[in-house]
Formats: sequence, C-alpha cells, structure tokens
Amino acid sequence: MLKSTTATIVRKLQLVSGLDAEDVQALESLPISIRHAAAHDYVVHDGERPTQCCLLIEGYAIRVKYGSTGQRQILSIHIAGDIPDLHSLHLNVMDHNLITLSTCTLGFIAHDTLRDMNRRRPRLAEALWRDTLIDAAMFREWIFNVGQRPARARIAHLFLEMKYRLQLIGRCDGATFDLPMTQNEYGDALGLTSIHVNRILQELRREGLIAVNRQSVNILDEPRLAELAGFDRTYLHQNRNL
Amino acid sequence: MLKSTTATIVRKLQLVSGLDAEDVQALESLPISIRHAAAHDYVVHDGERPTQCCLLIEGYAIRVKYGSTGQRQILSIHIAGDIPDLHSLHLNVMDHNLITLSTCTLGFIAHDTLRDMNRRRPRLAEALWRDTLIDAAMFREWIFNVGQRPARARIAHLFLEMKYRLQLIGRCDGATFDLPMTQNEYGDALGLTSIHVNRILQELRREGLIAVNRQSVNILDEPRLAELAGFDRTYLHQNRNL
DNA sequence: CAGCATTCTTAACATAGGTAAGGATCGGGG
DNA sequence: CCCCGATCCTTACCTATGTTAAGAATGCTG
Repeated sequence: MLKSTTATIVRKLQLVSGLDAEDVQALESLPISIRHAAAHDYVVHDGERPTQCCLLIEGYAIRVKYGSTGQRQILSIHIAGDIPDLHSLHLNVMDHNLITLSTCTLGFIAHDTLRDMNRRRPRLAEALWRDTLIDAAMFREWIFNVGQRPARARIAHLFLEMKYRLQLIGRCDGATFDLPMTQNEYGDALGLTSIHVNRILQELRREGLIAVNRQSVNILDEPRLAELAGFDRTYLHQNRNL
Repeated sequence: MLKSTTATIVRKLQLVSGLDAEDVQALESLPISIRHAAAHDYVVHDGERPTQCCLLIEGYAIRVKYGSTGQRQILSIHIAGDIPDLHSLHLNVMDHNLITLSTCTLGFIAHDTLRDMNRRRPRLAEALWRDTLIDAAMFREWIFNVGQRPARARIAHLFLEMKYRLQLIGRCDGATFDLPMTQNEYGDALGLTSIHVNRILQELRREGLIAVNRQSVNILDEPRLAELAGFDRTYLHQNRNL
C-alpha cells in the first residue's frame, strides 16, 4: 500500500489550517527528493546552513541540543507529516541537530522551491508559518513541563502529547501508538536520568496507567493520566476554528 | 526626548533581517494605538482570542503559563521592540499570558492591518516570520537551560541572553543594563525557588561575577560568566548573514 | 514621617532526583 | 543457535534543590 509522499502533511495542514484544492495541488506537485535513513542518523547538523527542508514522510525524528559538557536535551519529537527544520527557511544557521529515531523516509524540498510556493500561494505560506508557530507553542509547553512538573507528571504529559499528535495524522486509533524511544531518550527529553525514568515508569505501570516498551506506548487510563499530567491540549492548536 | 513609536522595532528588524526604505516607511506609517500600562498588568490573557498584536515600545514584559496547582513558569522576557504576541496573528487562542514587568508603553496594531501589510510587503512579512522563529529559537535554548544546566549556569545564561538582546536595541553600552525583576520572578523563569536563586546570587556576587538588584544587572566578569553558563549566542540569530 | 507590604537574607531540615555499579534480558549478527 | 553489546532493571547511597520559618532591609503610600 503505497501512500503519496505528501499525503500526511496535506492531511495535517488541512485539519489544522485549512487548504483549498489549489493549495493541495501545489503541495502535491512540489519537487521532492526522497531519501531513506537508518535509525539514529543525522539529518541536519548544528551549525549547518541548510538549503533545503526535510519533510518527515515516515518514521520518527528528534531535535537535539548538545552541551559543552556532554549533556543532551531533546527539544521535540517529530512524526510523519512534520517538517522539523522548516525554520531553516528563514534562519540561516541551525542551532541544534535533527536526528532520526527510527528508520525514516525523508523528503527534501529546496528552500528556493518553498519560497517560490509561498510567494505564489499566500494561504499556504500562512499555513506553514502557522506550523512553525505551533512548534513554538509546543516548545512553550515543554518549558513548562521541564521547569514546573515533577517527574511523574512530566512523563505522563509527554505521552499524552504524542497521543494527540499521532491521532491527528491517523496513527493512533485506540490508546496504543508507536514510539521507538529508549528510557535513556525519555530522560534526555524530560531533563531526567534514565534511572529516574525507569523508577517512574515502574510506578505508572504498577498503578495500571500505562504500558510502555522500547517501541510503543499503551495508555491504559487516560483520565487519570491526564489528571496527573495537568494536560490541556489547547496548546497543540489542532483546530483552526478553536 | 520623544522617540518614534516604531524606532526600536525598525532598528531591530533592520539589523536582524534587513529592510529597505519602503519597508521602513510601511512600518512607520502603521496605525498604532498607544496605551500606557502599569507594572504587573495583564496585556493579554491565556484563553483570549486577540484581534490585535502588542508592540512593546518601552518597558519590560513577560510571557507566563500558570499550572493547575498554582505553579508559574515564565516563558520569555520581552524588551522594547518586541511584539510578544505576534504569533496570535495566526494562532487564534492564547495559550499563555502576557504581563508587564515594569510600567510600559504599548502600541496595539490590528491583525487586519498586519495581514494587509504582509500581503503588500512580502519582505516585511518574512522579517516578521523570522522574528517569530527567533522567538522559537530562544524557547529551545530555554528548554535546554531549564532541563540541563545546574542553577548557577542557568542564572548566568539568562543574564547573558538579556545583555545581548538589549545591546542590539542600544540599551546596554557597557556591562550594565536594566532588568526590573525580583528574585521570585527569576525563580519562576528558571524553574527554581526564590530561596535558591538568592543562594546562587550571593555566590555569584561573592565571586565577583555580577552585581544584581531589583532593577538592574551589572556583568562584572563576562568571560567567566560565559564559561560558567556555556553561553553561545548563535541561537539569538542576531545577524542575518551569519 | 509612620506603617505596611514586599523583597531579601539566613538557617535548619526534608526530599526528589542524581550517581555509581552490577545483574538480568533481549535482539541481532556471525 | 549462541554469543555479545545494548538496553533495561535494581539497589544503595549522595547531593542539589525545595520547604518552612523568621528576621532584616527596602520601598511605597497615606
């Protein structure tokens, strides 16, 4: 079952920002060069000056900042339909890395092409701008998460965010979804050590809230988890009318 | 000495993104309604649906998220020339609050007016988009700061960020600049308690790195402070050619 | 100038989360 | 099919930061 390379992003933008037929047409006819990447491959490096953007067609990727003393902070987790380095269209230098989490299908679109499209189709340009703004909104929530919530709530919040984002693109029907992350990586995302992540995960399992393993998450008791996390999905801005 | 309401933002955008004479002209002739606000006033509320953006003409403001159990996280600190709620142009609902820190001169610009300008002047639209992207870049660094750095480095990093941003708009010549924040507010910004902020500030003072009080900061030993903080200004994207 | 409310400071004590180290499992390559 | 490296899990102990409390500076405001 071969899906169009743009199917997922088209679906996302349609739901989130609204596109007319011509916009969809413009997106679908964009020249994209496909590449397959292995898990834990660099897509874009910190300090680099990209001349193209990377559409995540299939798989999972993360944005990561490294510190001088080896610390590592995951800034966001990306799924199919995302363009994690869209910002490079207007920000010349990368200030972080883009790395795959799983094997991925990537589609590269030249900056020139995108700029051209934006000029021609202001509604699409707006949708892309909006996409980067939603990115920023998720960063804000991430700051709150890391700065204010205790470890349990932090982890719970991450799972719920991923659930709603995957739901939007049709990759989570019930309560289960793929998420190929190690406990170490959860730690890097949440500002915790893998040991502590492990402690908390044990607790949450014991309490019957979730089932997690290296590749997937199953949310067993969403109401209690949402309560624990203080989760409010407004910040995801998934509905353009809301 | 009366300064034009747009002088600071024009200066910033010129340095950061480059504007031609017509762009400047367009900005300067924007209809703006001025309002003065007291310190600690709400400018925009979480959950609100703004129909205008707020240009910070004079003074300091913060963006803040409140948690269900009273926690408070400051997401960013804003200075003259910033439009802290520019994102509301494409994101309908506010997911946080905008609050003044000091008495402020605010300039409100209707969304319709801005959208109109963006359509007419693509370069300006690009500069504004870029401005929101720099915002996002600062959020990323803020995540790293709160997630990875120990308290000392966290505080040091905040001071250095403010220094370079104020320098750009000409409000920090030497090593001293205004920053009207209490230790409590530093805590809310950094995910620390005011008591711990106080402890660290004492240390940094004793070691001759900084002098801080309720309204201003004096960076006494920038090299050592930058070393401590692991500060690298790239993420501020202050130079369009860089 | 008095008086009240912040803010700052210090101290004693408590705990969430980090560090270190080793054993148990698991999955992919030879 | 078995071995090896990577995860995962567990335990014990330690430290940065939070909590509570209370007094000393400030700085408004009347």
